[in-house]
Amino acid sequence: MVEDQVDRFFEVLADPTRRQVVRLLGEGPQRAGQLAAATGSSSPAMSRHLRILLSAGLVADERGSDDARVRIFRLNPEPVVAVQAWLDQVQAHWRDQLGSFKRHVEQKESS
Amino acid sequence: MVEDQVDRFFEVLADPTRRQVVRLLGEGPQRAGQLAAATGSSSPAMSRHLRILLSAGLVADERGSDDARVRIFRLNPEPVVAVQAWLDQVQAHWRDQLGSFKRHVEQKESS
DNA sequence: ACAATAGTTAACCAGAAGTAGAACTATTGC
DNA sequence: GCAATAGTTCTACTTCTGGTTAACTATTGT
Repeated sequence: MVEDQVDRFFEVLADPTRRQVVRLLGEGPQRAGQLAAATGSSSPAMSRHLRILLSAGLVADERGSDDARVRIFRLNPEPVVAVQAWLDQVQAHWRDQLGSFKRHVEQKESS
Repeated sequence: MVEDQVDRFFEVLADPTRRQVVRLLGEGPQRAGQLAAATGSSSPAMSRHLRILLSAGLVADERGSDDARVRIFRLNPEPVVAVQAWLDQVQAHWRDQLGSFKRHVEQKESS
């Protein structure tokens, strides 16, 4: 099921710091230390968040080409696409409802 | 900030049962009892989930017109639209990255 | 008035999740 | 080799969250 990926996505993005990381990585690949500093997290905390983001396939990592100590993270497209599809699906049913619901409300308010 | 709404959205949809409720309500308005039965939750548990969904503005409620005991819930469009916008924004930055990243990878692989 | 139904609220419990601090690994540079 | 840096892992500790049970409110129907 693709639903698993959606489930994992929401589970992972439940944490505000991880959402912030995703937002930051949206602007470009960054090092772990930079992310920790930007979010005001400690190194261990950020390390954990990144491991979780990795396990969910939301980000990918790469060793620094010049300095092998640094780890550079970047976003992974697939999961976001899956969630967008999920939201679109929920909304699709909705739009169908909206017509009848609108009529329902108008009918109610005109009484 | 609109970001607050997005934060709230993820916070609320972190729970699988609440995601299921949203999915169910996507197919049409339903009573609290029906949602409890469909998700295999107890009444108190569902009541809590619905209160949370309400407070986040994700759903709206209505009393049954024939039976005032029942409470009918339906989805609210605005929050989902906000989150879709958020995801679109993240993805937009991305697409810009993809070009340069692709070139970066190709350059690396050709060595 | 009384029993049954729909749902909410409150108190308590158990498990999960995030955090901080200390120790550890690997790499760089002098 | 040694100090410094980048990051990870481990071990508590704390907080948050969701579930259950029991009691309660409101409404319906007889």
